[in-house]
Amino acid sequence: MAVPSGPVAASTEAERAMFDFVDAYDRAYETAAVRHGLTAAQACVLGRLADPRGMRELADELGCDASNVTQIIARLETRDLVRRRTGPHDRRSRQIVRTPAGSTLYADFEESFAFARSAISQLSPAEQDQLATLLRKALGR
Amino acid sequence: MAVPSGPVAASTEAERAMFDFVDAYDRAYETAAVRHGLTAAQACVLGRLADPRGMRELADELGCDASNVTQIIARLETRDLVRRRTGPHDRRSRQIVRTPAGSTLYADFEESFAFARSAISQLSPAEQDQLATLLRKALGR
DNA sequence: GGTAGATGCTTTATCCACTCAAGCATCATG
DNA sequence: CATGATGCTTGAGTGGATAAAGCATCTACC
Repeated sequence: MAVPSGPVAASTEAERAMFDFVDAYDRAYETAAVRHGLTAAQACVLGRLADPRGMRELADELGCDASNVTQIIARLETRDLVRRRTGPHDRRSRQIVRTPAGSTLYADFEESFAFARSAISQLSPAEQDQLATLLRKALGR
Repeated sequence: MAVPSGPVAASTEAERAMFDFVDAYDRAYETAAVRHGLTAAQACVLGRLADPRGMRELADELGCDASNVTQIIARLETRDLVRRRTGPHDRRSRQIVRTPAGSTLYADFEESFAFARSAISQLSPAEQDQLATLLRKALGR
């Protein structure tokens, strides 16, 4: 199952709409990743490597165990999408760097992940602002 | 990693807001599931069993292989959250039924999945309508 | 300066989700 | 009744995720 969300008995129309939207987003993300020979997790990690990052940093951002990141990075590394280099100041630490191949692949992935773009394109500029504002407000930010 | 989504280089503020929202939703769903001793996939399946359903039906809804559903249901069954009974008209088919324990657990899960409710509660009724409308429109529906 | 504990990452074991290929039972059709 | 389609399960294999243990290095303190 690509999608963690499920049909909670959404009591209001707004809740249902939220659910459907999240569901569609997740499926589209997964699909775009698979189209490029990536898993969702791999695409997600690749996307965070616009600049070099440490393992700890990645693990914290993803909210998962460091050993999990170790494995995901290892798989990406065997495909030359990513390189591990020892940190400059602390030899325990690793700097994860996206290779050119990794950057290209990620750019392709992003290009093909049309969901967000196409969702946006359904809305007028004013509606886009409204949506962004409402989502932020709903998030309490 | 609980969250399939990643920080696509969202070009617009609306895209960023969408991403953050989906990310938060997914994390909250996963967290609520774990709190009840469920995985996200299990919670998702349990949620679809308000009424009895066949395996094929579930697999189609989830967009995954039937054998995957077989396994998820098997795990739920060993915990007595679900029961498998042979279909009335076709003895090959199975009707999956939530047990009382399953229904109770799912109700608890749903109750504790406060994300959607709390997101909604940040908005006025008019804003809720607006959001629902915008999300539907963004989905092209 | 050397030891103790903290930190950064990896390894190993284990579980679950997921897919694919086979297989079994049953149904529907000729 | 045989043939093929359908509904589900089994088995093998991959990957994501956690937990526990380990290794290397750094930091602080005596």
